[in-house]
Order: sequence, then C-alpha cells, then structure tokens
Amino acid sequence: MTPTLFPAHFEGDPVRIARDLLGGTLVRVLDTGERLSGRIVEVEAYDCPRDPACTAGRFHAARSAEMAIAAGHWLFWTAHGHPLLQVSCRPAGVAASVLIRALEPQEGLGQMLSFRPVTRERDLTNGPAKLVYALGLNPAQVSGTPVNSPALHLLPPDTPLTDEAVRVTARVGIKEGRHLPWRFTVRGNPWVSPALPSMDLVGQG
DNA sequence: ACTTCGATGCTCT
DNA sequence: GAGCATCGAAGTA
Repeated sequence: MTPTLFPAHFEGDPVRIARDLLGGTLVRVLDTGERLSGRIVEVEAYDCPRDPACTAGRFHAARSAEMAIAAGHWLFWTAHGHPLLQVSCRPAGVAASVLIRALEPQEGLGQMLSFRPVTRERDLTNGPAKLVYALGLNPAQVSGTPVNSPALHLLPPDTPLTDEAVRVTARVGIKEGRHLPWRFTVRGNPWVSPALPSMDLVGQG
C-alpha cells in the first residue's frame, strides 16, 4: 500500500519536486465515496521569483497572494478562463508550484467521462484544465486545502522513474523562460498533452 | 468602465 | 496550423 504524500514532501525546489511527482497518482474521492484516479504523466515547475515565466511573481495583488500559500497545499491558476491545478512548493509568501498537466486515467473512467464528455477518450485528461474538469474539481472548494486531503491527495510512484523514462522539455504556453527545462513528461505515454513545444532540451528524443 | 492578455480548449482546415 | 470562445486580473482612465 503506497503511503499518501504529505505537505512536508512539497517543501523545496519545485523543479525537483515536479520530477519526483511524475509517475505518481492523483486520487480524487467524491462525496459518494467513489474513487477517481490517474497516473501523473506530465508536470511543470514554476518558481518565483527566479523564474521569468512566473508572471504571478511580478504582481502584488490577490492572485499571487493566493498562490503564495505555504508548501503542500492545492491551488489553482486561471488561464484563458480555465482552472489549472497546482501544488505549492515554497514557504508562505513565495509563489512557486508544480503544475499537474496530464493524467493517464486509472480508476473511475466512467465517472470522469460523465464529468467531461469527449468523443475521443484520449482527450479526457491530456491537458491541465481537462483533468480538473474530468475529476469534477471545484476550485473554490479545493483551493487552499492540504495535498493530503481525503477528497484530493497524491501517491508517489510505485517505483521511481528512471531518467530514460522521463522526457525533459521547455514549458508550454509561456513567452519568457523557454530555455528552462522545467517540463517533465513520461516518455512515449499517449496521455501526455498534445501541446507544443515538444523539443527536448535535455537528453535525446 | 474599458482594454489587453494569457501556465487553455475546441473546432474547424 | 489558425481562429475563436472565455474570464479573472492588471493596467489605464
């Protein structure tokens, strides 16, 4: 039985934490007790203030304040009207996090399809907002709760992924900071998001 | 109050 | 590969 990850596991460098989280499992337990889960096959790290892609760091308003919650809590970044699920990774006051970008569905596929009907099953959870919808997450309800909450928690990989199994690329959809190899995907996994860029910055493709 | 801009997704070609 | 829907937040006034 894999132990649940606690908030203390998420204090530190979001780049390392993102890499370690890849291959783990995101578990959602509905009010009905039904269990939805998926293997984490794509993550990105954001680390204000050293990160030029971390726009939250350049603002001083409610948005970055929400994001600057203490390590080990769920939070949502909103982009283009869509909620993106993240885990905070730094002490309170610093906006840094791991963004969960794609899942390979494991338990509760039918319920997920009910939350988010798609024509191709492949499209169910292969994007950061897609997985939020598929798991039926309510950002207002989940934001600010610890990562070991019964309703939404994380399990580490059964066995750590080898470097060969991990593909390292630039992050998706950002303007600055494209040189940073802070996106981690499970090599060859069909549930990785179709988003560009796909060019490897480290290792070979 | 109005404009601009995304850490996106969808629907076409 | 391109165009558009979308919405919260920032910047401007």
